[in-house]
Amino acid sequence: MTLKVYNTLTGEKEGFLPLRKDRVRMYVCGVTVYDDCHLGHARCYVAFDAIYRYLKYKGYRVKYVQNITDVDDKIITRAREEKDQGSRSLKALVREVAQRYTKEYFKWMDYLKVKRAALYPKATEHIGDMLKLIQRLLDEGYAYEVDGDVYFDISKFPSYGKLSGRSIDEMRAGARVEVDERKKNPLDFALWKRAKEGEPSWNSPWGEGRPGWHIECSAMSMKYLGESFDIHGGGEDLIFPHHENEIAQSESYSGKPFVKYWLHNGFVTTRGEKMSKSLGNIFTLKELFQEFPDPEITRLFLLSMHYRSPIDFTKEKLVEMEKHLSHFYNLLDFILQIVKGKLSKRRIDPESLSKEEKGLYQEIQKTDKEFDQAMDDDFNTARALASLDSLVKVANTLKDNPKVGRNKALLSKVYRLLKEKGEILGFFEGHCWKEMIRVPDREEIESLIAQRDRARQEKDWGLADRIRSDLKKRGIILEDHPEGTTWKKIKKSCPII
RNA sequence: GGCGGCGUACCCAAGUGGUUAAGGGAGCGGUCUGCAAAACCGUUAUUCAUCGGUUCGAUUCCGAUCGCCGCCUCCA
Repeated sequence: MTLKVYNTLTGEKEGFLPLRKDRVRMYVCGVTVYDDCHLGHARCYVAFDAIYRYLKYKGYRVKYVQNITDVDDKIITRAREEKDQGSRSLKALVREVAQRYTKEYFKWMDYLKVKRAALYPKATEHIGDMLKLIQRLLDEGYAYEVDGDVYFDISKFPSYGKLSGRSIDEMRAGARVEVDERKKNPLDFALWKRAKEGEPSWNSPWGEGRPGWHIECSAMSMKYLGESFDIHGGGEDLIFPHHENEIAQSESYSGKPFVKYWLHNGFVTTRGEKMSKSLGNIFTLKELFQEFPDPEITRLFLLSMHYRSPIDFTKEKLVEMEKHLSHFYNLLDFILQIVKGKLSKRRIDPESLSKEEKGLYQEIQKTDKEFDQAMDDDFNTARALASLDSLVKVANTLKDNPKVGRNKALLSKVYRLLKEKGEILGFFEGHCWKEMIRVPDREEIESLIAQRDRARQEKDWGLADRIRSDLKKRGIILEDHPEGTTWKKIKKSCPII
């Protein structure tokens, strides 16, 4: 089966063929560390996390790099706002703000089970690489200097606009930018900005200053992944101008195609409008986890839709996701308790199965195939998830049927498949029997359940119901089955808030 | 103004040029159960914004119209 990806550059789904066999080099634009993480960030990094995981699952060796923008206007603005309390310099505060929000970023992404990239290069640690790049662009006439600012001259890059599908003329006509008279073309963008009083700055051949935003991604991606690499991703708002500019700089610099596949994720909206600071409709991850502490609920919400579609956020949807997620867990819990925590390793001979068992066996094969087919189709996580639903359905239909319910080998196979596919999307990680066994009050819970069972046998419903409701208050939900009572624990709060 | 995307049941959301238009949530009816929980069964789009065109055949391709959204300014 071959993987197909939608490439913003060509506007088409293309067969995925990395530049080097079996190896994938992937860069995703990271965060500017100046404020709390919100759902929009989660959407982007969860989407690319699923992509990253799937590529590895397909057998590629993936080198994943994500930058951290730790110097820029917004960080400086933020530092200025915090300035009055202390006597520390603006420079020190900029550093502190950047460090604080970098830490926050990792905290939330880790909690969301986003796998770490191989490298997180920081802009401030790569100024030298950027200077080298800018110098060459100047030397070769792709850039020009005005009063300590350096601009890229887009007229020197004929294919400018190829990513966003616009022509320079169109853009000039519709430009809403204030025209800077010093620029040759209104669309020329800064490679280097002359320092302003008190702001962080570095020495350069054009005087004290700091890098423009776009140059850091060119410098760092090429440094760690080479002048041509496979995947470059980010939010769709970055298509223009950020990624367009990266292409112009990088290709002018190297003379080679910069990136083979450009991937962009759609936005999170609330009530149909883009989540943004100016509209004040942002949900931070902290707010979200306070109410919905299980990170998999948020992941399910984000991955229930295709990564390129816009996704509208409401709390009601998270409630739905919570229920949907519990369907998986109910089955996983059930299987685990039926096999008493020990999955069967016995090989299954399809010929020896009963008709019912065979039905489930075939469903397992089908799900295995369909999940991968969905993911191969431009990482269609929505469809992939739906394939798991149908396995759960068939397994549930048969689980109370003694002919199937007792087949531990078969149920173990269902469990393993769900875990294997779930892992690609970052699900069911909080659920392996070792972890369940480790619930600190497990023995006490199980002895209470045994006590309740005796009460039920004696038809002492009052006592039985009291035990059940006491446990419920502790977040333990009981389920009675013909084989006995199973239980599960509900996550009640987010441990890192 | 330019460029791009979207419009599928009560809600969310996949999808395909042609036998029954996935899946999830919700509702209703039922099964199971001491009760619950979980789960299962049945049911809720003769139809895919509207109008035309191409075609033997379109929800899927093309065009127009209406509505919504994004980018063109920092933004995941």
